[in-house]
Amino acid sequence: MSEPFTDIKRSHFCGDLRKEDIDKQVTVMGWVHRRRDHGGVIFVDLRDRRGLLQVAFNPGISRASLDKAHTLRSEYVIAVRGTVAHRPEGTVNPELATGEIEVLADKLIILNKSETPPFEISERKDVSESVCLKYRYLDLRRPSVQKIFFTRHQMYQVIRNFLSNNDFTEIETPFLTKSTPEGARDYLVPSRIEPGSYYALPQSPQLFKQILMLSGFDRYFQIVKCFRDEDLRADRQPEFTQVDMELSFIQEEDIYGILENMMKNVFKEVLSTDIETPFSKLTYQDAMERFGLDSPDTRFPLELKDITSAVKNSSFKVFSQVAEKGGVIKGINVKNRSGLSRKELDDIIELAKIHGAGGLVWIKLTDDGWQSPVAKFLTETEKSDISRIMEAGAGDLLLMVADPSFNTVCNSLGHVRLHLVKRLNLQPSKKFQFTWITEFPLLDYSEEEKRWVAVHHPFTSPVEKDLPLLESDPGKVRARAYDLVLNGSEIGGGSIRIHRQNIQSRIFELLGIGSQEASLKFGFLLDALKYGAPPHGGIALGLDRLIMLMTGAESIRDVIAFPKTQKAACLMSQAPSPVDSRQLRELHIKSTGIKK
RNA sequence: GGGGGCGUAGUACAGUUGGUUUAGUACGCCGGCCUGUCACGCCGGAGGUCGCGAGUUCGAGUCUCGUCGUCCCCGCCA
Repeated sequence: MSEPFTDIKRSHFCGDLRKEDIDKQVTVMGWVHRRRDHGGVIFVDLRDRRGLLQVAFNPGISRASLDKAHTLRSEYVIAVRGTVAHRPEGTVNPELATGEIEVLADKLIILNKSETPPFEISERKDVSESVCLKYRYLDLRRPSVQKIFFTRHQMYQVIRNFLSNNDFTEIETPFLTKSTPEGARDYLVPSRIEPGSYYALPQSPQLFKQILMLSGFDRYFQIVKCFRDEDLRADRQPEFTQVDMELSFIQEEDIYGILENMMKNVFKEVLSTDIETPFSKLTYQDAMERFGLDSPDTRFPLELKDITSAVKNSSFKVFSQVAEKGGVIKGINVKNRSGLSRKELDDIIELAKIHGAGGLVWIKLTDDGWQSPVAKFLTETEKSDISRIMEAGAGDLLLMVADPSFNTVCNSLGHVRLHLVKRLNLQPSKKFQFTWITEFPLLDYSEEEKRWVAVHHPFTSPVEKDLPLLESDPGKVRARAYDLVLNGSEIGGGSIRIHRQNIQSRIFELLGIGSQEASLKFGFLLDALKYGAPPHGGIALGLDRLIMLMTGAESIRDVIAFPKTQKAACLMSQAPSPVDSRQLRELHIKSTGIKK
C-alpha cells in the first residue's frame, strides 16, 4: 500500500552521504535499486540521482520497518528516516562512493509501488535498444545514462556563459516559419487559417539570424532545435540541437578565435581537459587530397598519395584509361601489412565499391618482389615511381583506386583509410583533434538537376578574388565557408555571408533561381539586404555530435533524451501516428497514404 | 529508393543435416528458509502466438517467399 507524502522532508541525497555524516539523523528518498533479504535483516540499495546508498533494516532499530521492508520490491519509491552509521568492520564496500556508511532505518514510508520493470535498472546493459527506447523512462534511470544528460546540461551552461560574456545575445527565432528551397526536405505544418498553405519547421535559423544582424544586434546566439526530414544515421536525427550564432563586422579569423576559446572553455569546464588552440587548418582541397574526406580524421597517418603521373601510360588499362579521361589514381601505403589476408583484402575492395569506386587494386611488396594481380602490367620504371611517391618498401601493402571522378577516388580511399585505422587498431595521436576545413567550393554541379547548387547555402559569400570566375568557371569559385571537424566528425559549419545585393543576385542567377522565384522564396531577406546590411557571418555547431564525442557515445540516440528510430519513430510515444479525421478536415488535408 | 545484419519466456541468449521427448540455459519474477549482505545465498515454482502471413514437406523455431519492426551502410542530408 502506498502512503501519503506529507509531513516528511528530504534532508540529503542518497549519493551524497559520507562518513562525515555519521550519527546524523537523515531522511532520504529514492527508488529501491536492489533488496537483499536475509530474513532477520534486510539491506536496500536506495538510488537517487546522486547515487546509491545502503539502508539497513534491523529488528534492533525498528521491528515495524523491518516487517514493512519485506514487502519492498525493485523500483518501489520510498522515504527512509534513520541514522547514518559506520558499517561494521569488514563490510565496507569500496565499489560505492557511500560504501563506508549505511543508514540504519527507523522509519520506512512506501511512497509508491512499482510493477516489475521489463528490465533491471542496471549498468550491466544486456537489453536491446528497442526495448530501452520503448521504456525510455526506465532506461533514463540508469546512472550512466543520466550522467550524459548532466554533462550535456553543463556544456549548455558553459556555452551560454561564454557567449553571454562575449557580447552575444540569445534571441529566439520562429519554429513555424517559411519553407525554403535548397537544402534538406522540410517538415511541414499545415495552416488551419489559410487553407492549402504550410509552415515549415526550420532546418536552421539561417535567414532569421542574418536579419538580426541587419537589425543591429551585432552578435546573436541560440541553442535551438533544427529539423530535417532526411534519412537517419547513427549520428543523424530528424530533430537535433545546434548552438547557432551570427556576428557582424567580422572576418573568418574572428569566428575561429571565438569558437576556439569557446571550445577551450567547454572542454576545460566539462571534461577538465586542455585542448590545443588555435586549431589546425586544412583547405578543402588538401583535406580531400590527403585524407579523402572533407571531415578528415587527422589523428592518424595513412595519407593518400597521387600516383597518376607514375601510371598514366601504364599498360594496365584501368589506370591509363582513367588518366586519359582526366581522372586520378591515388593510393594508400599500409606500412608493414603485406601479410593481410585475402579475405581482408576482399572486404576492403567491397568497401571501396560501396563508396563508389569501380574496384581497388592491391599490391603486396614482399621480399620476393611485387605480388599483385596487376604486377605483370607494371614496368620497372612505373614500380620505382610508385615506390618513390608512396614511400613504399618491402613488407608494405599498397591500395589503389582509379576513377574519372576525383571525388570518387578520394571518398572511397578515405573510407578505406578509416576502415584500416579501426581494423589495425591504430592509436590516435591525440584524444581531441580539432581542425578547420576552409576554402570550400562555393558551387557544385548537380548532374541530377542539371544546374549548379550551393555547397553550403545560397547566402554564402564567394572569396573576393574569385568573383570574376563566377560566370566563367563557377566550379572554381571558393566560398568563404568553413567547417569545424573534431576527430573526423563534422561538428559545425558556417560562412561569411553575402551582404551586398548585387552579388546575391549573381549567385541566384547561377543557381537558376530567377528574381521572381527569389523574391517569392526569400524576398524578406533580399529586401532587408537593401536597408544597410553590415558585413556578417556565423557558424552553427551540432551539439548532439559534440556531446557524443565528449562522452564517447556510439550513437546520437544515446545523447538525446527521447530519440527517434531509423524510421523516425518514437518507440515510447508511438509518434508519428494517425490522427482523427476531424483534425485533418480542420487543416484542409486529405491523406493519400494507405497505411493499413 | 537500394544493400546487409538481427527478430525464440519479462530480459539476454542456445537450439545440430528439417524429425528426442513437454523448445532449453542464465538473469528477472512468485513462494519458502536465512541477522551483515552488497550481482547475497539455499530450496521449490510459474512463465513461450519461436515477430506476423503464406508456401514446400509425412513433419518447420530450423528451408522458400512476402510482410512488419529494429540496427548499420549507400543514395539523401552540412
